[in-house]
Amino acid sequence: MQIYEELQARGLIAQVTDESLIRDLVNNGKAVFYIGFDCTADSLTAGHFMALTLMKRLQMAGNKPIALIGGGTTMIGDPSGRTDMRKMLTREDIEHNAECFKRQMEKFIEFGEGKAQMLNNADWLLDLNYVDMLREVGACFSVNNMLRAECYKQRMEKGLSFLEFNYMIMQSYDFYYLFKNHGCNLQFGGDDQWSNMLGGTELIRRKLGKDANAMTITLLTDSQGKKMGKTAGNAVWLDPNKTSPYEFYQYWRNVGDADVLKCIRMLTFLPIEQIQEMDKWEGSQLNRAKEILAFELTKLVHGEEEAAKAEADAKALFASGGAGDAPIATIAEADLVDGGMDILTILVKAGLVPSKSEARRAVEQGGVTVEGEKVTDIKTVYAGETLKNGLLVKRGKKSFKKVVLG
RNA sequence: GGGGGAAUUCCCGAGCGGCCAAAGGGGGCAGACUGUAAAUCUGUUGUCACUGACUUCGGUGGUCCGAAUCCACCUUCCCCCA
Repeated sequence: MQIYEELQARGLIAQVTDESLIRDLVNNGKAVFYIGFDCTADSLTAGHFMALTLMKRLQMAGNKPIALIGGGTTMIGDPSGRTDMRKMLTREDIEHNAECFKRQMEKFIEFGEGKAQMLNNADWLLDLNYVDMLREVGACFSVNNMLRAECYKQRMEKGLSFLEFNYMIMQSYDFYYLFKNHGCNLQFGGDDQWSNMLGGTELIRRKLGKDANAMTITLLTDSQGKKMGKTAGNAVWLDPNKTSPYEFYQYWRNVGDADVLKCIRMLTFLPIEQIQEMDKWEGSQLNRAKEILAFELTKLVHGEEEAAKAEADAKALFASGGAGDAPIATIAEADLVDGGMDILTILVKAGLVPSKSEARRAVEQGGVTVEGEKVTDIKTVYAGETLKNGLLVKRGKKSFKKVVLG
């Protein structure tokens, strides 16, 4: 099976400009393709991860990837798929984020001579002259068409600033620039980028009279159509300091039955044949599939060692009720009152709850366990002596910490 | 430039002088049931010294015994006309 067919089999391909042409380019290692990453935060997310795996898959098939960091486009902010305007970031923030992105990507994709390239569109976008730009590029765009573009539709009701309206032009210019200067003939991106990407192929056609192509990746959504890679509105980060390997593992360990196989297919590098075999699993057997998914992804992002650790911890906690290497929370001796500490304070200090009010509720609702014993009284106090040896504090089924005096 | 409307707690959205920490829904959290799933049911969802106190309803000032609610100015957004 060749790469294009594999991508299809994995359900990764959403839309393409010219199927047979792209198939030919990609299968024969002739594609020089780019994927853009706007640096809106200081870490990549699970959402970006799929784009990175795609890059890797294509690279393994002999194609040349260009990872484009959006130091310039982030100054504008992509309105696609958003109902409100993004927070404007300062130039310093963007540069910092770009630096973080760069470091994370390097762990995952090989850059260098003859390998993948990393570019930053700040290098050509930030110095553009407004009037020149309008004459050279602006003339090629029809406002009528732009307004019809899917990416602006939602915003036509809620309001779209002129700043954001220009995003499509910036992204199109990127493609044009890369086509001209780096021989980039293909652009990949999330399906929500489709209209922005078409803007680029159109600009290249108008300016250079040549054809460039675009292909979008299916967005990873759950069975209810919601974007995956988020918990309670927060992204699942690739940076271990923002989302610990354990939490990362747990996120995938907890996906719904209906979504496991889809995730395995789209995100892991397991052979298709093996995945097809797993496709027959049902019921509680899917739990095994979830373990595989969680392990594979944690391994890809954080390394085999961390993945094994996250798995062992999870097994220890859920299977036997004890905890292997529970994350440790240290409590300062100085915070003790009369040589002890009450359960509410412990919960807050351990970071298991954000406030004492929530700690109180958690205990009152029977959601707090210390060393396997349910805590029923919010006034329960633990002596400094007991804390010295460490106490396993659980809040709900899934969050727990080893609290140690130190 | 002219006219009209809007800003409420994580989100949507009620409230239009005291009975408002603010209805309802979504989401979150916890409990039951399970397979660390889904569905369902229950509780909970500003903070703290928790049967009480304190801080919240775009911002700043004001009226009033008392303001999310009234007034003035400011900010942002939407709609209509140009």
